[in-house]
Amino acid sequence: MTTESKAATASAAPAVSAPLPLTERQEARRRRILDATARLAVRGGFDAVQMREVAESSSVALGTLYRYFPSKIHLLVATMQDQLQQLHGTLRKRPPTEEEPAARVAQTLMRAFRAMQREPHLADAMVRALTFADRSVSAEVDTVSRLTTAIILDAMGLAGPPTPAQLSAVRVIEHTWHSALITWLSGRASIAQVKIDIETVCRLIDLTSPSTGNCQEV
Amino acid sequence: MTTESKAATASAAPAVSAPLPLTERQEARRRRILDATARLAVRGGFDAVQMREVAESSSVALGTLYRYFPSKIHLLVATMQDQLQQLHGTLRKRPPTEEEPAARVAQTLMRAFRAMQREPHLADAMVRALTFADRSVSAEVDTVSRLTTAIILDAMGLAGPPTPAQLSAVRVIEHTWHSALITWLSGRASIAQVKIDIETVCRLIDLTSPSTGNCQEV
DNA sequence: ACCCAGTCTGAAACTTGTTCTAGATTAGCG
DNA sequence: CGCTAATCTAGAACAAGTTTCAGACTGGGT
Repeated sequence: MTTESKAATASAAPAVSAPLPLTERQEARRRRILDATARLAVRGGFDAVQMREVAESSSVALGTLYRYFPSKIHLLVATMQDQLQQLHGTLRKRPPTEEEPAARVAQTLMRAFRAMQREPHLADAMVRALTFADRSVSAEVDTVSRLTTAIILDAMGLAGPPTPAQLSAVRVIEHTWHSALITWLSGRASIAQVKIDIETVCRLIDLTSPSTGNCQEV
Repeated sequence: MTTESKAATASAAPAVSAPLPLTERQEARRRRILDATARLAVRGGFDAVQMREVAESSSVALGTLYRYFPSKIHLLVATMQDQLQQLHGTLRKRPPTEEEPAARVAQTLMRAFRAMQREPHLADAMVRALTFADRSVSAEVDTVSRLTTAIILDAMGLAGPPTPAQLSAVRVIEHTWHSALITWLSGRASIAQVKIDIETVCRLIDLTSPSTGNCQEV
């Protein structure tokens, strides 16, 4: 039908930053792969996503799967990107209702958390991949990180651009978010505990708000 | 020479909480294994710690290695426990010099961070194992977590027992510590950035100090 | 219509974590 | 000392991620 050209040679992944011209069939393959991955992950988490199964399940040869995603970690991080994008869309449509930035961020993260609770195995696969990723995946992980940052900044509902202090706070919130998820996924923290941790770290935002009580004495 | 008894059947690991009566030779084997693991990790990080190599390098059969540590993750988490214990000892001898609790904690974590910078590969192996660990390792990971908490509380130099708010802050600090380490290890954050993140999150401690400026308005 | 470069497929091979087995050792005990 | 259960060893076997390769397929350029 269409053009099956030379694209997608080095890294077929980025899709956002540099959507190398993929033909329709290639785009379709990529999507089949990501969908199959999510499907398998929903069933049994990280371990259930087996490269041979993903390949078979998306009607693609194993070698092709590896051409699109150079490792299982790459594949799962790309899946996370995919899911985050959907989440970001959803959140844009229904922004947080709270007034204060800190509360808005906490509310948003709790929504995201609830989404993960709905598919804990999928969350497991994605989060484990994200934190296990080594340097060879840093570009992709960075994309995910930027997406997360964007979601949090969105939630804050700032008027102007964020201050450096605010960006620092957001970084720490992200750290806490990832790590808290991990403790929950590995059964070492309850849902309630994660909620508390999120609310605790969100107080950092208050410290950076120029209008409200910024009373550090450093 | 000594007694090689039936101990160490189920989990030969705990060593702290329930040091199942190991014979001297068993204790020696365990130590050889942990030392060999650290040696290999120092050279090449997570990937360089290969179970066959660890076994050979510590003069133990592969099956025996697996009897002592049921998986590579268990082994590396135990190694982390081991290293943390040493660190805790060192820190007790030279407590932080700062006055304010927040600064003391930041100083202590930066010391720990400097220790990791000295052996980044070892840090990589341990931290990756820690965050990749699944439920089957939660007991051991929990031990590590409690050790970390103890180190931070020590650093705060509190008079009485910590308040719930302080414990929450410590949890978030731990989250940030782990996650920041990961971003550094995977080359996505500079040393300076990690320092900033640590200092940022340590401000949470100020929020919990009953004497100093606790001015949240929530 | 033909050719070339780049893709995709199917299958085998290789690596490393993990499990299993049979036999040698060791240790607690009468 | 000799018995028995637990432990240790050596090595094969298995599982899943990753690599490799020969051959079929695709599509644009001539």
